[in-house]
Parts: sequence; C-alpha cells; structure tokens
Amino acid sequence: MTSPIVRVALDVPLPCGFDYCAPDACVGDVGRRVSVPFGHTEKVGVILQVLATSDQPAEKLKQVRAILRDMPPLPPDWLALMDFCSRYYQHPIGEVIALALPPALRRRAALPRMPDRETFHITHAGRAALPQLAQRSIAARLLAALELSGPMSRQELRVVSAAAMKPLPDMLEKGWLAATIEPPNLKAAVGPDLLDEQRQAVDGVMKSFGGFEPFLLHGVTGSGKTEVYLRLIEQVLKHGGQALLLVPEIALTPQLEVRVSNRFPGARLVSLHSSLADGARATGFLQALCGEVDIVLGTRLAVFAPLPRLALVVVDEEHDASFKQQEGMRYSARDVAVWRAKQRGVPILLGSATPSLESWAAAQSGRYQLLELSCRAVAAALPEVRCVDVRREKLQDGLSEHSLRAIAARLERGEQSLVFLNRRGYAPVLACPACGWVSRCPGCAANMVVHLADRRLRCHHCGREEHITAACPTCGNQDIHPFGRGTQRLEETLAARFPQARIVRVDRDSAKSQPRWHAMLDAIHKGEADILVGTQMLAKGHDFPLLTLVCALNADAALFAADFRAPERLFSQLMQVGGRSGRAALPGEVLIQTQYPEHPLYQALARHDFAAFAAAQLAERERAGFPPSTYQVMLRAEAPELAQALAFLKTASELGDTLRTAEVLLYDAVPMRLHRLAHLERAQLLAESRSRPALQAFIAQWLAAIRDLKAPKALRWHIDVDPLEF
DNA sequence: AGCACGCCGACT
DNA sequence: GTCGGCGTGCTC
Repeated sequence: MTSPIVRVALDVPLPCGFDYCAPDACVGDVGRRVSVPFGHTEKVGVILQVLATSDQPAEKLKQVRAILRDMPPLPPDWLALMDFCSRYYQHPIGEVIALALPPALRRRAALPRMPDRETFHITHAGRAALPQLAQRSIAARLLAALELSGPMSRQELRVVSAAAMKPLPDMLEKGWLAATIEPPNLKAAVGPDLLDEQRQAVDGVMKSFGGFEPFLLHGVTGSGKTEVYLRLIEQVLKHGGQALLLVPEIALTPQLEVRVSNRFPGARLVSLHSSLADGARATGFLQALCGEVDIVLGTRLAVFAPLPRLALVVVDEEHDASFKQQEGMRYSARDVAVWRAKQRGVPILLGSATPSLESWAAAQSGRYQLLELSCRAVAAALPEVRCVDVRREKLQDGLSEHSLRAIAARLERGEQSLVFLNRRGYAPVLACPACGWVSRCPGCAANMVVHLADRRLRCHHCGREEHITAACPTCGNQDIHPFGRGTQRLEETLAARFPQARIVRVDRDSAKSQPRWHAMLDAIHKGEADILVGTQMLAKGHDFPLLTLVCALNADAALFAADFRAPERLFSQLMQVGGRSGRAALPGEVLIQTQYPEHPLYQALARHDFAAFAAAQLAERERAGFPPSTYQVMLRAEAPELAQALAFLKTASELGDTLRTAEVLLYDAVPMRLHRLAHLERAQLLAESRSRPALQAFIAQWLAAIRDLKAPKALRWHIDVDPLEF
C-alpha cells in the first residue's frame, strides 16, 4: 500500500493544486493547513483533497513537512466556496484561499490566543482541600478567592495571583476546581415598535428561515432597514444560528457595531475588515470557524468567514460599489454572499434605498422577493426635491441665487445646510491663459488638482504632488489661475458670502484622520456648524438632526458620461445625500442645480420614484444590450506603451474569435477612459453574452490560451468578471 | 509570484 | 580573472 497523496492549494498564481506524499494523512485532514516544500522554499497551504494516486509521476512528488492540526479543518462548504470563486472569477485556487484566509493563518506560526470564555469555580473537593493547603500558596489563594467571590475567568484569576496559570492544570486534575463555559446570553434588548411594513418585511423573511430565499429590501433613508435586520438577527440568535452582516465600508462598521452590540449585549459579535490587526482578524476568523460567534459584521472580506451555523445573510447598501474588489481577484462580495446563501440553504436579505439595477431586475422578475419600506420611520416626510434651473439664473461662484437664499434662510432659523460637491481640492486645474499650459499629471491622463491650503498640485489618481509655482512653467506668465471649483474653493466662497456662518468642510483632505473625522461629526451633531461643504463622504450613513437643506452642485456631468452606470450612481448618490436632510422633526429640502431640470432622472428623483427611474434605465440597458440583460467580462492590459497593451489585447481577441461561440460577443480593444495611470498605458477588451454559462465556458478556455501567450515583460493583464468600471 | 540557473560588462 | 545585470523557466 502506497502513501496517501494530498492535493494542496498554495499561494502561487498557477491555476492548479500541488500533490504531495503525506504518509500520515487521512480524509479528516481535508481543509487542514499544511506546510510543504515548494521549489526552494517552504510554504503553508491548505489540503483540498486526500487521494490514493496522483496524476503526477511519483518521482516528482515531495513529502509534506507537517500537517498542521492546531485548528479545526476548514469545512467542506468553505472549500466549496473557494472553489466557486476560483472558477467564477477565473482566479487560481491558492490565491483565492490566500485572500480569504487571514494573513496570520497563512504562516506557520503559533495561532493567536483565543479569548477564553471559560470560568472556573471551586468544587467540594476543593473546599475539602483548602484547609490542608499552606495559606500563602497560590492554590490556596485561588481557591479562597473562588470561594469568596464565585466563578472567575482566567483573567480574573491572574488578578488574584500573577502566577495563577501555573498551578491551574494540576488543580483541575485534582478536581479542586472545574471549568464551565457560560452559554452566551442571546436575548435582545427591547427595540422600537415596528411599523406595518417593517413587520411585514420581518415576517416575510422569517417564513423562509431554513431554506434559501433571496430578498431585496427596498427602503428609503430613514425607513428603518437596520431595525428589520436586527429583528431578523434576534430570531436567528434565538434558534442558535449565526448571522452574517455585510456593510460597504470600514467607516460604517463601528457605528453599526455599537448598534448591534447594544441590541444583543450578550451575543458574541465579531467584526472583520481589512484594517484590523493581523491577530484580531485571525482570532475573529477562528472563533467563527469554531462556532463561537453569533454575529459576524464586516466589509466584503467577511463574506469568507467560515460559519458552521449560518442561518441568515444580510447585505446592507447592497448597491454600493465597495462590495466589488478592484484588484487581485475582482469579486463582488454581494454576489458571493448570494451564492453562499444558496449553498447553505439560508435566506439572504439585500437592503438599499437605491438597489443595484441587477438586484432590482431580479426582484422585478420574481427571482428575488421584493420587500418595500415606503415610509420613513423617523421623520414625518421625505424631503422636498427641487431642481434649480441654472440656465435662467446667473451663478455666483457656482451657486445660484435660489440656493444662496435657501442657505440664508437656514442660517436665520438656526438650521444646517449641506452643499454637496463631489470634487475635492480648491480647483480641478491650474492653467495659464497666455500659452494654454494646464497642470497635467506627467504620469496620468488627468489634470493635477489645485490644493491651495498647502499650495500644492495633487493628482487624485496616482497621488503625485508638486509645489505650485508663481509663474507658468512654460512661458513664465505670472498670471496663472485655478479654473473650476472644488470643495475648498466652495468653502472660501461661502465664508465670504456668509461671514457669520460656521462652515465645516468634510472631504478626504479635511477628514484625513479618524479622530479629526469624529471631531467633525461630533461638532456637526452638536449644532456647532451652520454650513457643511462636502463630497460623498458626507452622504453615507450619518444623520444630522439639524440639517434641513441639501444643495447639490455640478451633478449634470454624470448625465452624459460614457459609462452606462453613471446615471445609476448619480441617482443613488443624490438620493443618499438628499436623505441627510430633514430626518428629525424639521422638514427637509433638496435643491439640485442643473441645466436639465426636465431630465427624467431628476424628475424621478423629485418624486422619490426609484421604480420609475429603474424601469427607464432597465429598458435602456435591454435595448443597448448592457447588464443586467447581458453578462460581461473585461480583459485589461497595462504596459509602458499603449500600442503594447492594444497589441496584446488584439492577439487575445483573435485567439478569442477562434474559441467563442455565436452566443459570445467580443468588442474591439480600446484604451481605457483614464488611459494612462502612474506611467502605465491601459486598454481593455470586453466580452459579452446573454448566457452566463456560455460566457463562463468561453472565458475558461480563453484564459488558458491567453496564459500561454508570450507578452512583453513589462505588460500586465487581468480579467474582471462582472466589471463595474469602464 | 519567487527564485533559481544562465550567459555578457566594469571592478578589487 | 570575478561580481552582477535581468532573460526564461519551473514549482507537485
């Protein structure tokens, strides 16, 4: 009988597993971490399969160094999830696992210590032994303390004596004390009463507990989606299940974390996101794996947390682009979450005020169940949305008379206004009127933005910085100007216009650090600001009770953008930022400065009619053959010369033509919109099909062929399944 | 991706 | 005579 073979996934960009001899392996080792020799180094991988034979010649097989049995194996459903991602996103299995596994678990090192939940109490034997012990001995002091104050954790015992851990095993052995693990208290604190629609939503999802069923929860800002999530989690915990709650951004995690832990004070809550320290991330992952977690809350990578008792998946703000990873394996955590819910046979709830058109179309077709929350739970009415026709009004530094009057009125009433401009910096460009010089970024196909506060030009794409010179660098003209308007300039304008107002600018520059950002939020909440100037940073997740006016500037650009998703994003953004106004007792107003007040997008927005907007967009997408009526895969290449990137894609395209069926369409290779980024020229090639299986089958073959292509050394390429960016 | 082996220019 | 440039080829 020959030695068993293990097939191991390793973090290398090769689309295969690697076979090793493992004399002591058994089927129970599938999913275990393993240390193996690889080339000239040693690597930690994960056992995918235990086999009797390998398709590799026996003399090529090396032997595993060690099967790491220090943690439970990753379960089969988790490995199946990895396999799905590997196939669907066309990414090597080892790299998928390396992405999903916390970094600390990819090294052969001692596992991080798990927080211990056991408590120790004194037994009869312990009480009997106590008088016999030397009074000053550690054992005696521990027993006395336990007798006096009841059960204690390891940590508490260490307070009694720093060396408490030394005699502990012996004392347990002798039966003087016993360890118990307190079951978590999964009771929920009392929440607010539910509105009828919330009740219906909760009941609707509850009915499907125990089986796969996707739901789309469509509810405007303030309609109480979170309360629906909390009620469902309450039900899940009651039955001993685990809930997975995904949120778009780290910035939103702490807030929600507080809300969840206040509601479920005794539940074991783990928060997972990329800015977590290595140890904490590994601990959270391990606790989830061991079933010692009731709720996992996190950003997109949390979708990979192993959850043995998973009973509910929630994706909040499901339309948000940050669920899509934009490098490496370009996965959509929302889509992976849906697959996972299906795999595990549990309901999934996707929530949004402005659902992605993909999810909306699924709800319209009945593939997802639509749950509507149409009224606001916290305020009487939705804000009134009006267009300000800037063709009829002369703008004063970008602001219409109408907007200025509205702001002045808020100032008089002691209410807050928000001026929304999605453009950081002082001005988008510095230019010389004499010779036509503009502040181009040498590395990117973009202008460098004027940041007057620190007298710098900054490229928002590659991060390059330059000092602002007094004169034009080409002709020496002293009279060079910033053109256009960013948030910094807007702040300046407003300060000149309303000298008495306290103005707070909120963008990535002003809210650089977490403490500064929190200080700003705090000030706004306390009413220590009259006018807020900000980018979309302000749009997400915060309610400002004193805010009654939102002015949106410069929104029109997105109406005619080349990207077919631009209107979807604009609608969502305006809806979201508009939702900041009038959340409390005060009615809100939203003013959109536009040259196209009759545009259907704005009209639908004014009526708060997402359904109408979505229907129009979907009809247009269907006509044009865009998602969700088709599926897309993007092949991108970047190289020092645009011609190299295009030539590579052209070769790939010709290769594709020999492989594709009539169901699959290949477009021409074209430069990307931002065609140069950080000195690299970028181009892309789109493959499209109405049939997802056909497209999948095609790209699997296509990629295999592309991998064999010999490209210039400096050329890099990647594949993006279901791309968001064009 | 690493990390080897493998053939051609300026240095103690 | 060597140390070292990065070209290409492999990793079970």
